[in-house]
Amino acid sequence: MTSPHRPLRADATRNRAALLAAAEAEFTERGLDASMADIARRAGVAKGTVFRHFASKEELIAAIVAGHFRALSEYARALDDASDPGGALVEFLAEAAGGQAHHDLSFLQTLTEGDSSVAAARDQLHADVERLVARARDAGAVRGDVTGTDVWVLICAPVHATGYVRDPAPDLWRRYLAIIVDGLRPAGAQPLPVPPPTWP
Amino acid sequence: MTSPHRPLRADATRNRAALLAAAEAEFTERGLDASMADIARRAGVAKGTVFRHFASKEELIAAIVAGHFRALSEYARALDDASDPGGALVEFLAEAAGGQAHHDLSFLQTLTEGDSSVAAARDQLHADVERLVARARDAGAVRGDVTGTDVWVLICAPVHATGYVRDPAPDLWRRYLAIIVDGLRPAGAQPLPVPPPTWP
DNA sequence: GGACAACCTGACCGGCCGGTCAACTTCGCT
DNA sequence: AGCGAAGTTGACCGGCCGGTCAGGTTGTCC
Repeated sequence: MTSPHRPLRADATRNRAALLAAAEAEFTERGLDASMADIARRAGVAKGTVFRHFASKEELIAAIVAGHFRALSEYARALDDASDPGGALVEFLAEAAGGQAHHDLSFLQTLTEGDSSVAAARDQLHADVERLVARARDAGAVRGDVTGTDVWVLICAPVHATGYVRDPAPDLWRRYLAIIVDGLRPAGAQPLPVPPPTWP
Repeated sequence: MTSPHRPLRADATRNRAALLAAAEAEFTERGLDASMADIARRAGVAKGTVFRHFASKEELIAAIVAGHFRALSEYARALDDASDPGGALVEFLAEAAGGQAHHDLSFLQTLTEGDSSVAAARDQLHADVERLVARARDAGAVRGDVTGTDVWVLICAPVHATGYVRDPAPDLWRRYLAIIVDGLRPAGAQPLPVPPPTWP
């Protein structure tokens, strides 16, 4: 978590939040090449302030990614006591995709493999997904040969698919989520040709 | 096509081919940030030569992308007289994914939307996919509510999915292709919640 | 209200990258 | 063989980007 080594000053907390929001917006608009200077400008602070809060661009990205992982993790856990495990899994996937449809930051994920706080948040989220999938599988809503990691790697697929059409409808990702979910169901499933990947 | 305005000199043809190969390799390894200087070095030529053959980095990328589109297009057309339309579609998707698994250049695609020769090759390939899907649908191998464009946008999904696991088996994409293909089949299909996108 | 630490600022730096160009080399043709 | 055109070279340029830091500012606590 964010180590409360010393409580931040009031303006520092404000600036940090503004920076994270600005960075998120800038990264979604300009991609990985969004510059620290632009992020600072958008947050209404000087360039130096960015580097006071985040020692490097990588660290800023890591903070964003870890934040998203943690938020999704919380959402997943809230679904733990759902009465319909199959529906819960789909609802989780929809939440994940819905967030990406608004701010697709999946391309930042690979850049932060080294960061330990990201790794922790990621592993936690993966465990949450694994649990959702296990319940859905036990309930017969998901085919038996599909693992949590399989679902994990497919999370971004619906939104990425929409990236290949011009001016996609804002909820087009639901169409591809539906297709993939149908592929995860037991009905009409053909045997899978390759063993599942191990985690990590 | 490549306009034969004047026949290229022998060394020029060699260099052009070397440059395309080097660029492809460099882009797969370093991503979009691969530098023109590195590409030149890898091809064994000077930097200026790159810009003689391709006026800008964008143009080089466009040449690569268009080349891949055309190669896939040819493959798709060779499948036109297959006796099993469902199998033909899957075979095409496997060829596309197999190529990407070796050299994933899908991230270059969005950068070349403006280029007219890329647009032509892309539209041609899309038409080919549409035809493969139509036949598979008529044969009952693909659900009725799925369009060619749906399949088009899902082409990259199997390979992209493998990008989220460490050291994926080289043919892991086959697993996710199988899942998606199962989602495209009529068996157990649930109605899709959103209308398909129009092309383009 | 004063004093100190935390924080912010913005000019500055080195490095890299896409792109240019005048001088030189090589191909291809007769 | 020799000549002109096509091709190649590599030093060079302007611009941008991540990152630094000395000095000014502001929150906070007594």
